[in-house]
This record gives sequence, structure tokens and C-alpha cells, in this order.
Amino acid sequence: MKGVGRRIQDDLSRLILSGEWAPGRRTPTEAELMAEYGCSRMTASRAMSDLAARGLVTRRRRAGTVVAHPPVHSTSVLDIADIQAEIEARGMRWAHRLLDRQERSASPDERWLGDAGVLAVTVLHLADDDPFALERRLIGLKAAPDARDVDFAVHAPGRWLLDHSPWTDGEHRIAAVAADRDATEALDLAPGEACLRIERRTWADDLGVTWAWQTFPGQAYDLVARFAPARQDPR
Amino acid sequence: MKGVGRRIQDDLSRLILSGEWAPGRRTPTEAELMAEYGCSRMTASRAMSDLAARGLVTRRRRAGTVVAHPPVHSTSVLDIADIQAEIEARGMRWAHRLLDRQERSASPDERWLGDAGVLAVTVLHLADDDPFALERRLIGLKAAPDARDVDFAVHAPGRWLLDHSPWTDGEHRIAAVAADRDATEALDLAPGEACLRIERRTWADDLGVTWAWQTFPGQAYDLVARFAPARQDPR
DNA sequence: AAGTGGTCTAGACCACGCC
DNA sequence: GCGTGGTCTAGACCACTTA
Repeated sequence: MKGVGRRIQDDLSRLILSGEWAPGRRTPTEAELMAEYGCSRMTASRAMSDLAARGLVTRRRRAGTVVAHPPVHSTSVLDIADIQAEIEARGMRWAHRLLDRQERSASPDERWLGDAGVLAVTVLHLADDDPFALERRLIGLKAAPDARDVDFAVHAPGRWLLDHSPWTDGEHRIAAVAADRDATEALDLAPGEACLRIERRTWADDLGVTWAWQTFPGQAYDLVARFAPARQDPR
Repeated sequence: MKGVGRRIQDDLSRLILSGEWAPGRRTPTEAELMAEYGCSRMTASRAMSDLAARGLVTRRRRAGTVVAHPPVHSTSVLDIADIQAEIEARGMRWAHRLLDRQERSASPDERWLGDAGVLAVTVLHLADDDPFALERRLIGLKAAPDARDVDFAVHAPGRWLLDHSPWTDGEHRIAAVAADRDATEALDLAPGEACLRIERRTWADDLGVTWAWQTFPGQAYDLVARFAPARQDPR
């Protein structure tokens, strides 16, 4: 027996992290947890309070406890992939244009995306009708076969993947680069202008899902992250 | 009255964050806190357990509770402040030069660093004797009064702060910028060359500790981070 | 063996904020 | 008002780890 409080936290965090319980959904009250788990109120209260400290739920007296909404300015620089949400969070109107779409087999460099071929798309993101970011993306059709049937002129590929394709690991690479020819054209920049380049790869348990390069004009964009110290404490 | 548990946490976090209690020092046991604050064991236990969750103390059965050591550097983009470790991890020889050091009072923009003045230092980081990064840093003397007595020509300020000054919150801002005049000179760049600019601020509770701007030549540096979709794994 | 933290119970009073 | 969470008490048993 690992402890009832622990079980409550594990059960609820699984439901929340898997998306089964959407943000805003009410969780059981402390009284309901007492009945369901046969524990005292202190135990239920402590468990929920810990979940709140971890940011998974939000508690308010009388209003009850609800599944927390994802952080607005993310807890980490790492969630930046959803350009649509970023633009809208800045109060601007987001739009995108599909510039290119091809299905082909994976090159040796891209083998980690699986052996079912890749979808290569190029998308321009607009904020209030101005070019905001150029995104080139490969999607592994083994991990995300449904992507074949999606019209990426309607759904932006980054957002569609976030909504439809679960992943377990990711990697970012962030660098400053001079604008190349494609970026100069698409983003209407001066040649050589400083741009932020974000390269993002994600996996679902060792199978590659997607590989994206996003280029932002330096003056239009910066990444903000809030964080706490990494800990060496054993749990 | 806001609650005994809260008072315990506030008292101890002040002692720890001010440095009055050094890392490794034993804190009172739960029994001692019960006597000192006249509270029940649950209250003392919960308070200490919350401090542990915040990373300020480390608890082990039988061994007791001790002030936590400053955080370890990990794989995240967030630890980039320690340029020395970054360079050495790449197998290069690290060195630094103190270009400037001034003590002055905080300007209005810098008030969050406290009212005990700030130390402004400029440091050039070298990798294998080549310029690698230019760092300008403000240190809040209220949070880190010991910084006054440190010879930053010997100890790089970023590393010294990591080792000596605990913090609880941080923020990064990452952007691509064209090299300005200082960077052009110090890093031996062409004017306008794309650079990565990392701006980092840290706090100990609500008191600012340091504010740093680091500029890297774009071709010499990128940030890599690995991550997972969930905020944290369940304990 | 004994000291320390980990967790739980059953009950209590209070603070907040929707209705 | 009243349902909800916030916090506290006094006591208990257990788990771990060091001495």
C-alpha cells in the first residue's frame, strides 16, 4: 500500500495529463473523494492541495476545484510550438498559408520518423496579416498516418498535431541565424537580417512524430520562459 | 493571523534565502518546531514538507531536514547561465575577462533588485581563447550582499551566484538580435551579424537577485533542450 | 534501538464567495 | 445562507536509516 493520498494524486493526474479531463472540468470535491477512497478529509485535502501546487488544478473556495488551464505564458520556453496560440495571446489575429505540401519517403537523416514516409509541408504564419514566422515541417506518417487526410490549408499542422498526435518526448534547438533566401522572401526581410530559428523534434516512445523548423524575424519575436531551479533532491 | 504553518514557512525561507542558514545546515526537527511554535505535529510536518516541495530543504527519515544545496545544472535550456560549464562540456578551455565593474544605486527599472544598490559587471567569456559570449550583469546587493567582496576577475559572476545565492524563480527571454557596437568589438564580429541574446532574471521569493544579458554569436551557439509534454511526472 | 519523517484519522473552526 | 476549501489539533502507526 502506497498511501491513499498518493493514489488520489496518481489517478487524477493521469486523467488530467491524458486529456481525459479537459481544462475547466470540475474535479470531485473533498467530500466526494472521502467517500470514493474511504479516506479522511485531511487526506483528500492534502492530495488536492498538492495537485494545485503542481499546477494541475485550480482551487477556489465555494467554487470548487477545476482542472487547470494550460499556462498562458508557458512555464517553459518549450511549449512555444503553437504559433497560433502565441499570436492570439498577444491579441493579434492569426492566419496561415500553406505554401507547399509533398509526400515522400524518409531520407536517411529522417529515418527516425519511421518507414512509412513523411509529409513535408511549408507554412507561413501571419499576425494581423503581416508575415510572422516561416515553418517547414516533416510529419512521420507512421506515427501520424491521419495527417495524410488533413487539409493543412485549413488546419495549421503544428496545432493539428498537438490536438491529434500524442507525444512523449521532445527536443528543441534554438539559434540565431541570418535570414536565408526563403525567409527573406516569405517574411519580407532584408537579406542577412537576424532571425530566431527554432528546430523542434518530437517522439512518441521512440518513434518520431514530427520535425519542424520555425524562423522568426528577430525583432518580431522573443521567447519568454519562467522557471524554477532544477533540483537535486531525491524525491 | 495567517496561520502557524505559514509563519513557519516564512521564517525558515527567510533564513535560507538570506543565506543565514547555509546549505547543508540542519533545520529544527518537527518536534522542535512543535515546541517553538506551539503547534501540532501535522502543522510542522506540512510546513516542512511544503518547503521541501519548493526545493528549499531536503528531508530524509532519521537523517532529518537540511537546507538544500543550490540546484544542479541539468539538460534544460534554462541552465544556460553557466557558460563555463557549457564551454567545458564542449571540450573547450574556458576563460573569462572582467571588462567592467561598478557599484551604483538601482535605477527605477532595476528597483526589483532591491534598494541596497546594484553591482554592474561586464564579462567576456572565451572558449579556447576565442571570444564566445559577452555578458552584462546586474547583481542586487540586497539579495547578494557578499557579491561586493568577490573578485569577479577570478570567479565568473554567473557561476559564483549559482554557487552562493539561492533563488526560487527565474525568467528567460531569448531573442535574435543584430550585433551592437559592444558585441561587435568584444566578440570580433561583423556589424549586424545575427546573435542570440539571452536575458535572464532571477528572484529569491520576491526580491530580485540578478539580471543578466548574454550575447552569443549566432554561428557559435545554439540552445538545446529536451522535454516532455507534461509539466511534471507524478511523484 | 531509536530518532526522524510519512502518512493517516476524526473532528473542528474559519474564510471566502456564489446564490 | 451555505457549500467549498484552508487550516489546525491530538493522537496514531509505519518506514526508513543511521548510530
